[in-house]
Amino acid sequence: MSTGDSQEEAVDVLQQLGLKEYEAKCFVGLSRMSTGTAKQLSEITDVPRTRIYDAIRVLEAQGLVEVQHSSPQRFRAVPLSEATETLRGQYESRIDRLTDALERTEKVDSSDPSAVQEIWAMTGTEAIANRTHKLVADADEEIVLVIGDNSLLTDKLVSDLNGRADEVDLFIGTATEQLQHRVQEAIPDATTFVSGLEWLREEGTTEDETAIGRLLLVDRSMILVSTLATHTGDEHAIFGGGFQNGLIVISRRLLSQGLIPS
Amino acid sequence: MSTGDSQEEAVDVLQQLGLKEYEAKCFVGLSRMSTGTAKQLSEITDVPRTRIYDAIRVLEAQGLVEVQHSSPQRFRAVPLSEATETLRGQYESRIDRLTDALERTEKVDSSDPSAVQEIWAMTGTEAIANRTHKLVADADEEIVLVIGDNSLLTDKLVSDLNGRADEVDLFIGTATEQLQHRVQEAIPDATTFVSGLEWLREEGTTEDETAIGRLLLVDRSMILVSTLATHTGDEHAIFGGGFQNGLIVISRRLLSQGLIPS
DNA sequence: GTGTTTTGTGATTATCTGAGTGAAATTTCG
DNA sequence: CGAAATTTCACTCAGATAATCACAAAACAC
Repeated sequence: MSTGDSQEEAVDVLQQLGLKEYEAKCFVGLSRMSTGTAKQLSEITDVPRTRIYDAIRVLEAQGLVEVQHSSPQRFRAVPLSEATETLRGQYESRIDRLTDALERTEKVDSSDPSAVQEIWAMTGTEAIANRTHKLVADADEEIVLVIGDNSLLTDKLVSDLNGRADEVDLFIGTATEQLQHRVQEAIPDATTFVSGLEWLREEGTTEDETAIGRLLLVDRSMILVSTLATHTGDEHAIFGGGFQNGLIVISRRLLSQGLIPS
Repeated sequence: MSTGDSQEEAVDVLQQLGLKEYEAKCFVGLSRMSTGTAKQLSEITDVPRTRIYDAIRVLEAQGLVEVQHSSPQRFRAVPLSEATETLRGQYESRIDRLTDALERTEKVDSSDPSAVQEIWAMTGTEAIANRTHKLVADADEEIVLVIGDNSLLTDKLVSDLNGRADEVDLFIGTATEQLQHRVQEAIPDATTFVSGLEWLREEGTTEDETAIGRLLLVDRSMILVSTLATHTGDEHAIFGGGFQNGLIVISRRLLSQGLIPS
């Protein structure tokens, strides 16, 4: 079947969005026909016919399908645009409730002791990108950024950097000359360079090869380094802040390795 | 405990957003302290200490917490703004994938037979509001809208109606004179009136009293009527379209009941 | 160093949710 | 009225998740 994969993917995504298997299958099935009865639906979704009704009821309560109360009942999926709008509404209201509830929550002071050598790890391109944006936004004087993979040079990142260009010094390194030119055009105020990224390239078994993803140095006091698993695209980062002078050592080492020009 | 409810609500919402109980509790717990160890977390969240690690790993993979790989490990929640940004990103990408997949899906023609008397039901204020917006946007000549409860007169609805004011005739009815004045100010081009909404007020057992929510008549060819459960706020709607002349009967009846002025 | 506490991993059991199935009640139609 | 389809309901089974325990490794106190 040519569109079988698409269907499975749609069902998958709907389950990630919180629907049960039957509910997801029913919605996808209904999206394929203008209108349908329980029997028809059961045939193209291989959801047991006797369970169609439960699933539809939940979907109706979520505003994703309409029901014609005749005999036999007929079902119909809400137009996709309306459905996504409804789902978005759910999401927004949840975020709002979460924010409210968390703010009302009383904090407990864990009298954080000697915060000397703070190195934190995080995972996931999305989260790391967010953290990158925040660091860029909070920079006071200088941003040194090395991009290891051009997939990480998003539009948002470019515009964020341009937004800071007249307040802080920008140094942006890339893996290749082509990418350097692109960056130079996109962010004219930045000083760009090509970095010797062979540094730190780890070749494990051919299975888990990792390349350097980003290297971000903000005001010489915070650093973020991420690695990209070349096969899965998973991104892992370590992030350090609150150094008093430790990073000077690292900076010097990076300089000496030719990763950052003087 | 004064903020106990808030905490439970936060945990609840996080679970609705797809986290497991332990994960949600850990995130909320971490949000209450700047930084914490597994033991501290276990104490304030009553998640078994030995399960903290699993939960944190999942949270880290989702970009919701950072881990300091020392001994003992220390955990820290990502700032709320970053967390919601990350969650939003997940949501957006899921919606995109869903849209793509559904569009790629092959439709099956269910040669919809005699579509005579089509009455559909839907549930949920969110979904009904979306449908209302769509009907308003698609109107050609005339919109008759009766608002039974002022909570339904949202800003978006007002602006949508104003957007159509010079293309279609607007008749807007309300339950009270105060509300009528508000509407008249907000939508100056509309003809407003106070409607006798005692019509159709059903008093069941004191448990399930329902009031009329909205009544929308578009181009005399589509109708949407909703009821509001006064205690829970649940909104149920029936929606009819594709009539050739059936609605003329209904319109006449509504007129004769004084619900709509001539 | 040694004994004790804390930390982290893994295995195991109990509980709950959801998928899958069939019986029974209801309706439709000949 | 009887047969077929529709719809609801109750039940089983499997997999996921919560909860507990056992144990090794590390950190700490003395």
